[in-house]
Amino acid sequence: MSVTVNEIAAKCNVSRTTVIRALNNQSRISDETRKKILDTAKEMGYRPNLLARSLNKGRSMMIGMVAINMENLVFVETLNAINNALQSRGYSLNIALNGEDCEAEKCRIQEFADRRMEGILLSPVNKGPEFEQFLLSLNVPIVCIGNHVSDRFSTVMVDEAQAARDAVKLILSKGYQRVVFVCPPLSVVAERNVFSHVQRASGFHAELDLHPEIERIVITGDNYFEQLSPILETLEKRTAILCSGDIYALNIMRQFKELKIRTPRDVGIMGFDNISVLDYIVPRLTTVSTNNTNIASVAVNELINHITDQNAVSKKIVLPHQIMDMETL
Amino acid sequence: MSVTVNEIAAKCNVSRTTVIRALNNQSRISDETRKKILDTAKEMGYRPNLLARSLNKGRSMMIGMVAINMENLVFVETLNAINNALQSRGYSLNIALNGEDCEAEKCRIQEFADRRMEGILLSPVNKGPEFEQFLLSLNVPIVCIGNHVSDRFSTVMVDEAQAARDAVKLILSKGYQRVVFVCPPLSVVAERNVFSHVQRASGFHAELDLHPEIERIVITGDNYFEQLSPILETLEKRTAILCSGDIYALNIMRQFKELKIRTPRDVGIMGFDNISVLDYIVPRLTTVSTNNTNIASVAVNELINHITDQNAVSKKIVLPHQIMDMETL
DNA sequence: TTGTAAGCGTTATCAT
DNA sequence: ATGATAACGCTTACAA
Repeated sequence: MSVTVNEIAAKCNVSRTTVIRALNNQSRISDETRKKILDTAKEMGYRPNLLARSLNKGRSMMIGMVAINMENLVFVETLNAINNALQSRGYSLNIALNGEDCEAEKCRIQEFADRRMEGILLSPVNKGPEFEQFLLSLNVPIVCIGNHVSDRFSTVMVDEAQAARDAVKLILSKGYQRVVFVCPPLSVVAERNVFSHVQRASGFHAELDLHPEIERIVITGDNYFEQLSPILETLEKRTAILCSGDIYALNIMRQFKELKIRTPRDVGIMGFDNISVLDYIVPRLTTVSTNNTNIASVAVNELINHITDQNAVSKKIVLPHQIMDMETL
Repeated sequence: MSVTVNEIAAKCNVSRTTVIRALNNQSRISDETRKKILDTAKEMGYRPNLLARSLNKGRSMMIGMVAINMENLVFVETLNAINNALQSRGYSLNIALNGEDCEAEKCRIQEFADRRMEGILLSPVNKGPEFEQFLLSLNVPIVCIGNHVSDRFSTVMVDEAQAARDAVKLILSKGYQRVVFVCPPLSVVAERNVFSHVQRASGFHAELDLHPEIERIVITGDNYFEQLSPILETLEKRTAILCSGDIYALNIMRQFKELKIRTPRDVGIMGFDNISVLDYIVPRLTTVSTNNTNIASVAVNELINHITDQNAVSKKIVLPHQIMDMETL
C-alpha cells in the first residue's frame, strides 16, 4: 500500500539504517548516497508512518480534549483556541464529547489514554475522589478547564465567585432592588460537576449578604421561564436577572421581546460568558467575560509544561474575568 | 511506564500468545489460565496500547476532519454531528483547521495521512486538478462536504443553486421589486474554493433571468455594509437582501436596528444556512436550511463505506434543502 | 561511511 | 491448550 523505509533500502541497495540517516537529515552518510536515497524516496512517494514512529519513540504528539458538547458556544470558542495553540506547537488535537454523561466521559478519557495521547484537556462532568483516582491511574498529564477536580491536576479557571460578586455589584450600583439568579440545577452537585455554577451562586449570595435590603430570588432548572413569570407580574421593585450563562439570558430576552417587556427599562438582564454571538444581539447584553480564548491558551501551555516536565507541580491558575457593562442593565 | 502483554506473560509464567488469547477473549485456552491472566491483568492495570494495535492491524480507527475554522457556526454544527456519528461507530475524531489558508490545508491533510487516518472529511478550500492529484496520491478515502473538488471524491452537499433559486422565488412571491445578493468575494474563484457561494450566485441569477422586470444588485466583499448604504437611500422600490450566509444577514440586521430601519417593513432580509443561534434573534430570520447535521451523518456514512469497501464508487450526494419562511421577508 | 541487531507493543500463523 | 516466530514500520545503540 504505502512505501516503507525497507522498500527504499532495497531499491537503493543500502541498509534500512542508511535510509533513515538520509531521511532524517542525520550525519555519518555520504552526500552521494544521501542524494540517491532522497531522490528515490521522493520518486516513490515515501511518507513516514507516524503511528510507527509514535510507537517507537513513545511520543504520539497527540493531545485529547474531552468536552461536553459543541452546542454550548463557550466550549466551541475554547476548542477553537485550543486547536490553534496546539497546531502551532506541532501537536494534533483529538476531540471527544461526553454529552454531559459521566460514564461516557470516563470512556472517552480512557480511550484517549489507550491511544497514548500525550496529554488530556478536560472540562470535567465527573467529580469526587473516585474520579480523581481514575484520572491518576491513567498516568497521563491532565489539565482541567473551568471545573475543578482535585489539587492533583492543574486547573485553569476564572474566579467565578468573585465574578458573580462583581456582577451583583454592578447590578446594585444601578439601583436595582431585587435580583434574580438563574442557573442550571445545582441539586445534582453530589453526582455531577457543576462547579462553576455553584461558585457563581455562592458569589451571588455572598455579595447580597452585604445588602440585606435587597430581595433575592434563585431560579434553577429547565423551566426557568415559567418560574420567572410570577416574578414579572410584580414589578414594583426594580428587578434585574443575573443568568449563569448567556444562553439563559438570550432565551429570556427573546421571550421578553415577544411579551413586549422592555430591557432594561422594565427588567434588567445580565449574562455570563460573553459568547461571541452576542455581537449580533440587540440590545447588547451586559455580561461577564470569562476570557475563553485566554483560558484555552494558558491551559495548553500548562499541559505542555506537564508533558515536558514530569515533575511540574499542579496548580490552580486563576485568570482575570471582565465585567462587560453594555446595554441591558 | 505502562503495563504490557509481556509483563503479564512473565508474571503468569505463560507466553505472550496465551495472554493475548485471554485478553481478547479467544478460544484454545483453558478457563483456568484465562482467569489467572485476566485477574493479574486487571490487578496490574493493563491497558492495550492502541498505537501498537493500529500499527499491527493496519487500522487506526481514527478519522480526520479538516475544517476551515470554528468561528463559522455552520462548521461547528457539522463538526458536532460528525463527532457523534463517528463516536457511535467506534472511530475517534481528529480535527484540524486551515484558517482558509490553502497551504495550511494541504499540510493538515498530509499530516492526517501520515498519521494513518483511515479516512478524511474535508470542507476544501483548495481546488483544481493539482489539488485533486495531491489528494489522490494520499491513498486515503476522502469525502468532501459542501465544496466540490472532483468526481474522484464523493461530495455531500445541497443543491445550492436550486436553493438560491427557491430563495429568490420566495422573495418574489412576496412582491419585492429589487433583490440584493450579498456574498463573499467570488473573484478569488480561480485560486480558492468558494464553490457553494458561486453556486448560490448562479442560482440567484438564473432565477432572476426569468424576471427581467426585477432589479438585481450583487454586493461582494468585506465592506458590504458600505456598499449597501447608497442602495438603502432609494427605497422607492420594495427591496429584499439575500445573504449567502446567515452571519451577513445578522450583521446587517444589527446595523438596521441601530439605523431604525425596520425589517421587513422597510427592507426584507433573507439568510442562508439556518445556523442555530437564529433561535435567539428577533425577528426570526427567514433563511434556507442546509441541514448541516444531516449532511454530516450522510458524509460519515459515505466515508465509512469507502473505508470498508475499497471499490466503492464516488458519487455526488445531494441532500434536500429547506426554505424557512420566517419573519424577515 | 555503512550495516547489524534489538526493540516499541500488539497480533497472526503455524507448530507442538 | 500452549508456545515460538515473524510481522507492522520506524528508531537507536553498537559494530564493522
